[in-house]
Amino acid sequence: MKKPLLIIAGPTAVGKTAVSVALAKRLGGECISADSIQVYRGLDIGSAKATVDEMEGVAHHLIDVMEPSEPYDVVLFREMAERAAEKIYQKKHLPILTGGTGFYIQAMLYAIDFREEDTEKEERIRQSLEEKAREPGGPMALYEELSRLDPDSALAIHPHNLRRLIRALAFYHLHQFPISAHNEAERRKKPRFDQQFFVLFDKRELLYERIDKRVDRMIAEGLLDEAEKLWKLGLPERFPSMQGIGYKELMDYFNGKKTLEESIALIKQKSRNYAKRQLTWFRREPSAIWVNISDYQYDKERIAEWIQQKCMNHWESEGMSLDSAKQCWTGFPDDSKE
RNA sequence: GCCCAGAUAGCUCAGUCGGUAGAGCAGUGGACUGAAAAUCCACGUGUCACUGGUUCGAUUCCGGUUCUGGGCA
Repeated sequence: MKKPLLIIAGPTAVGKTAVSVALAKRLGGECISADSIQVYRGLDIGSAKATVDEMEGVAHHLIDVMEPSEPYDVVLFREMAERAAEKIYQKKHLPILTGGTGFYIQAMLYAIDFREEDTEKEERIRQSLEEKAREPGGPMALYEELSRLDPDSALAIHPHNLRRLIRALAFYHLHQFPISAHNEAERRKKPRFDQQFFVLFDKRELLYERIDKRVDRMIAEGLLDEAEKLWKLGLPERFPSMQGIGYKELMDYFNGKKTLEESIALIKQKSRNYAKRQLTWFRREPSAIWVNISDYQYDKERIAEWIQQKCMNHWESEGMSLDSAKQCWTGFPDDSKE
């Protein structure tokens, strides 16, 4: 029997955090953050990380568990998120996966296997491929190599998409096996949770307005100081912690390459672009239930109430119910039975 | 008031040695299986400011008008 999982997704600035906290309190839940930037300590304002006040006593996992100098990726996310979920189940609580990183949510929901890899060897292969890519005509040569070794991947990957091109080649050299075949098998997997997957959204125009205002608020709340601290660490650009919108744009300002006004305008721009990409991602998820937040007057409690109702109806029909007095679930699939 | 420069896609601008026009950005849609807040792809008809003239034909050349910069008074 699958275990219940509540997922609250949506584009940036739509209000996922507030709704998740409200739901955690109603359903006896704990939040797991599906976010590639909020894991980092010190990246608080720019990542719109929930403050202690905003958490309202609800437990949050996978926030502040990495240093900016440490790498973080889907595989790490999946390991940590699953461990967190196990702990939550043991307490008979409901895990609430909250975040905007669709790839992470998908990896956990479908238990995508990325294959055990010798990271050192992978790194070596990757570096030599990157070197090759830098030579004149290099990307073309890599693409031809991929066409030879893994024609299906070559068909699926655009020659300009160096990132994925290199990954596909590295995978082949590492496993002597085409990544396309591996992915094909992974793609057939069914969700391993009894999930209730909600995507919060709003009219595009209004969402963009909210994003712009939130960036101004971040600046007012001290994003500059925060970004300057990160800048002083002098980490390479390719580090995941250096790719957060709101931080990377300010690096150019600290390096004297852009004015503050230009950087702030760019942060707004990139945030809007990102929100659009997030929505594209979520549209692919067949089980997603889309929630137009304007239908509930943007009131987190009203949104939470509707989602709660939907969840209770569903899980009660599966034989689970919430002991409201103890805020614990009964009828949960037990760990020992697995 | 005079002189100079400009007026072309939502924005910044290119261009047409006269045959009604194109980039970047924005926007929209899409892809994504170990960097994902990453990476990549597709989509461009707009009174070429207005108005006369020359011309088979003007956004392009010439005149005038309006507006916007800058300079001189």
